[in-house]
Amino acid sequence: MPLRLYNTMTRRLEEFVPLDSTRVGVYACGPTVYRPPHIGNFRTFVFNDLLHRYLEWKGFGVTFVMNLTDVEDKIINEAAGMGVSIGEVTAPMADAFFADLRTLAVLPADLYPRATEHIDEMIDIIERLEKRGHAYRAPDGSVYFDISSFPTYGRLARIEAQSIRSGAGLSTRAGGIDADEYEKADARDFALWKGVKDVDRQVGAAWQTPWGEGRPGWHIECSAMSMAALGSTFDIHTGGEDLIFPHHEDEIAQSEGASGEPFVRYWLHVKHLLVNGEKMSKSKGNDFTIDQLLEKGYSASSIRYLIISAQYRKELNFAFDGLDTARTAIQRLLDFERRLIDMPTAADAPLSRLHEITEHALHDFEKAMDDDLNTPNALAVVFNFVRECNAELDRDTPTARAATDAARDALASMDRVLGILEIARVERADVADDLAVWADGMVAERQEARRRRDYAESDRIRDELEGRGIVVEDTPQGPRWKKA
RNA sequence: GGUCCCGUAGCCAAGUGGUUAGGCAGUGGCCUGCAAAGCCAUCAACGCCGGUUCGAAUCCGGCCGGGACCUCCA
Repeated sequence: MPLRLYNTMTRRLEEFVPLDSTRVGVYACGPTVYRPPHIGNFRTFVFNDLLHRYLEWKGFGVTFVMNLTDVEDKIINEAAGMGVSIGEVTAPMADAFFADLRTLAVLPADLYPRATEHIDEMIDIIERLEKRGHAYRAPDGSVYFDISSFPTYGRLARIEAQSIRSGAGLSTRAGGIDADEYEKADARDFALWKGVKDVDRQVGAAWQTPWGEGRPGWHIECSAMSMAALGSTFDIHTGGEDLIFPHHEDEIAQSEGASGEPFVRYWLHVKHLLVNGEKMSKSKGNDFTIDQLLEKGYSASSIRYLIISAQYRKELNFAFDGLDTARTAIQRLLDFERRLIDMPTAADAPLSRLHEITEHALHDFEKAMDDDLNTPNALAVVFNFVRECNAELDRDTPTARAATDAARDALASMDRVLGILEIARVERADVADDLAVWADGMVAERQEARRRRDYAESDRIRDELEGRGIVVEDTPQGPRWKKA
């Protein structure tokens, strides 16, 4: 079955046909490492991960690249304010970013290029742009891209170059280092390179170039790093919806202007999330970090579940009660998985309908994901699968081991894309040794009480266990306990 | 002003021309010593007004409401 993706360039669902199926190139716009990433960022990064995982699940070889922006206005401001170099600002933020990725079970990218490590490639692109008549130098040492030299400018964002509001926001900002307070021939042109200012030197954000000292424009880094890693034409480029314009529009102009070849084949953009029904913003204080959510007692699996519970191009309201319901839903999956493991089986039992149910589930799952990564539908497939299997297991005991194994494999296979259970399993197993030993003992005591038909005592023990977050379940295979 | 998206049951969220989406919550039942887990049943829906159609949540028009982007926020 073909994978279909919504391409921002054409505003249509398109069948994904890579240049080379053994090496699908994906470039994801990563974080600007100047403050801890928030939950909004992670909608985008989890989406990237879903794409990464699903491409591999489909059997493609994938080269996944995500950049780190480590030189940029806000970073320079921050460093200047603290009296340190930009590296001292970005290093801890990059560490925090990677830690959060691990928490959310985001697969590592193959490459995490950083802007400051690709200055040479940027210089090369700018020189080529100059040679090809797309760039010009300003008296202050800046280099600008000449939009009038690139007729298709505006194609991605669907804007006429002429209609871009000239001078919007220019020269009106307070503060001395705003990037666009430079001399351009046309207000709509954008900076490829910015002539050096004192503050740049102070924080170590100045590099020598053939046209003088300075620092990169915002967009050039992604052109340089993506083409360096994936070639001048590659398959997929992703980012948050805010990046469509100007960032990605400018990337196209720079990259194609320099290479003379088509840049990206499929542009994928993630819609911004809402937090508790409101636009996320620093001023509202709802730009939660992963750590803040964990401190509030929410689990990483719940966070990831909530993020994938809406399709990536649709509005997603990241609300706390959504995290609570996510937790309950995940418990259901974990309980099901455990049931499959504990289920008594017999080698000579007849093959039940489990096989059929399992095959259908995998087929439907792929169909859902093929439809532009429709994760809500994919989750519906998983839950239907769980219900149908449970119903089958309720009436069919024992079951053939091959059938329960196949069901387990299918669940694991779907989770190789969704990445929920792999986190949740660890969370549930995270019980202190002494608590586990105590729980085992109490459960045994309770069994003894039940044997004596001393139900007052057995119920008392169950309450005591619950008081410490342990839930007891009496199954046909005996009592079991789990972390609530 | 320009570009675009969305309004689905108590909440979240798929569907996008005709057949139960799914999760969470609720109700009744089975199971259980009682529970839990599970299963079965059940409740409840397509913002409003028109139009197209044999048939519309799904297409078209209008209205109301919400939201995004338009020079550095994923």
